Amino acid sequence: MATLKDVAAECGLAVSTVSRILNNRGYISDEARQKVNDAMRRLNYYPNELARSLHRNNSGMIGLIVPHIMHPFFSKLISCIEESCCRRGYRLLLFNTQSVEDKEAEFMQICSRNRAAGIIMCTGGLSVKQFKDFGIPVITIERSIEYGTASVECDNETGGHLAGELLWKKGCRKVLHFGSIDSYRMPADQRYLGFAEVCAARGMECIRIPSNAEAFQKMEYREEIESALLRYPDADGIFANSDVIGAQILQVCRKLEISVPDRMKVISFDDTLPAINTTPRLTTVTQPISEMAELAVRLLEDVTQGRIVPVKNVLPVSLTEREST
Amino acid sequence: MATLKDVAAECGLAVSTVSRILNNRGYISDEARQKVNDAMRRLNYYPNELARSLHRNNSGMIGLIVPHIMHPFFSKLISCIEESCCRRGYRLLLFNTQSVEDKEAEFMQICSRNRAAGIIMCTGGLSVKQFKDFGIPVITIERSIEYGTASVECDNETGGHLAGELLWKKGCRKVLHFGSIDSYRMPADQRYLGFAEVCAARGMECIRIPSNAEAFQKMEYREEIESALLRYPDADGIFANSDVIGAQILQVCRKLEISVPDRMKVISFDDTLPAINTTPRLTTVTQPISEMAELAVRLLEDVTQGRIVPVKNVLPVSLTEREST
DNA sequence: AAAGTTTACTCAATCGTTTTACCTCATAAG
DNA sequence: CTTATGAGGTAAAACGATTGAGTAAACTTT
Repeated sequence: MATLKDVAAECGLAVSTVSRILNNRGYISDEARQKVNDAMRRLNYYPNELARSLHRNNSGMIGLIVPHIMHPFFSKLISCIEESCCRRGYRLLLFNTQSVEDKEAEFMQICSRNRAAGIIMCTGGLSVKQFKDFGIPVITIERSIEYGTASVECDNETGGHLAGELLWKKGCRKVLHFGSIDSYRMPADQRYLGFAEVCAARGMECIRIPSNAEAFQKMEYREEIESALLRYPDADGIFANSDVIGAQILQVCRKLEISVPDRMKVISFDDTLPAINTTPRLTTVTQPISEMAELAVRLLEDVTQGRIVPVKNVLPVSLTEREST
Repeated sequence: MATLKDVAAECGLAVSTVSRILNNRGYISDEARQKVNDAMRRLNYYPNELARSLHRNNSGMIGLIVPHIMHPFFSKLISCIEESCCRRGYRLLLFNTQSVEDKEAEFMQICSRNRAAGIIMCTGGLSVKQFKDFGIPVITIERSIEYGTASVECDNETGGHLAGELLWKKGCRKVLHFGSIDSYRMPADQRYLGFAEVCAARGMECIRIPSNAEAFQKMEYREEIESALLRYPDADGIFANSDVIGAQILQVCRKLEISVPDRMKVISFDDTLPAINTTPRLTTVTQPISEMAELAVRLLEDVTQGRIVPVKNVLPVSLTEREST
């Protein structure tokens, strides 16, 4: 592949001149510019980004670390982040921890060694205490802040409120909550807290059915749903922490011949693909995923440029009513 | 951040010696090794991968170009490829064309400029004719070969056969096919061809309902499904090109009060999340996505190491019967 | 004891850019 | 006629690694 040196030789100028033309800085005569552009075209020259990155000590890549790729919430988040990166001229480096905590630090290392412009962490583990050590800004999404540069999350608590109020309004008196994971502490825990608050205020009986991390990783909640539904046959409403869980609740209800929404109201969280490809379609708390993604990337850009950014960023949620309530 | 030079200064050796220790090549005394390791620890040294990559003219990254990220087939494929990359020591650079053909070439450019170790293309466009020009091996997945280094696909035609045979065996006599996209030519087209073959052989009436690219991008097929179902009220079987379409077929059938599988048998393709989170769960042609991913990455590795690889790789599909047939 | 071999390092070039400092002309000002 | 001033350009030092060639000492051989 042609290098700057080749181009310089081809048109009888110095490498530095060619570089200057490439980057449009300093004084350049039209004649030189023309000659260089011609030569570049002729030699099919494209700059080596590795060399550039090395020089500026920044690869212009953003490392995205998620615990899951196939999960609809994360696949949507990844998609949105890719889009924001692309629009702002960053490249996306994707890592999946599969909830294995050790990988978290390992991937951050890789990003650091490759001089990533920033890291977006969506991982729930608590393992990495030394964010700052990597010398790279770290934005967390839906993860407790701790030592990151800034965090982005949705208003989980209000999401819980909205769900609780809707179930109450629809006449529920005994409700179940699915999908909190006890082994991690994360912003999503607030969903249950907000929900439970409303239940307490309204006098609605509320039962929390926690999931384990394995269920999340396998996206397989049916057994726990079924046993809960059998244990609480008089429950008349459910709030689930994700659409995946919501969809599986619908399946179990069909199986147990519990009609939704007549005998059981279901609200899920996220508003991703599964929420609209089921029958009935799921009422859900909509996370502004696209905005969260855009904000995360923008924060990274702002931090890089030395601007001061809010350390905690909470975006509003909304209720999207469909047919399951 | 500490550099090799710092380490060398810290322990009174030459940079090249330190480098040699880092890479375990040449003669090194235990004493020197010890000193260097201590110094590295003390200075918290980690090698700058940009510098390494520049030197070896290879960043060890694999560029993955897909037309969609949220689509369950692609999110699973991405997940599997990420895993294979990670296991083999590559990093994954993810790009989404959103089916915009121009982006294909642009992303390949970016990979090339960053000296990616290889590119995996899952894009359906026909725009990039100059694969070879980039000087990087290109593996295509489920895309017509043309000028790539090698291709990986599943046995789409047999998939079509299996679907046709099953519908026939289950007593269908008039079947619909959904989801082929006329504006692209791709291996997936063989699914319909295989299906139609069986239909012709068995004397089953077969109607092809093509989709447009926009439906794929938005994952929104309900309207076309509904109008087809209304137009062919006597159809008794459906073969769909993806689980997403399959799931939406179930929705439309519920809406039109066509019971599945009693009055209508449905088979989809892929075997991804939507196939098991619906009621009834979808009978589907299972693509060996994980194996396809692993193979693609391995091919890239083999090509890099100068080995000769098969230019076309077709992996077997299988039928997974669930409740929709 | 001379010659050869092995061990342990160092020097300097290289990868392909960017950037700083410096040089050489014109032209305009004094 | 000098002297600023600025346009247009060059040479060389970064950036942080790797690596082939070279060197000097310590061992073997014969």
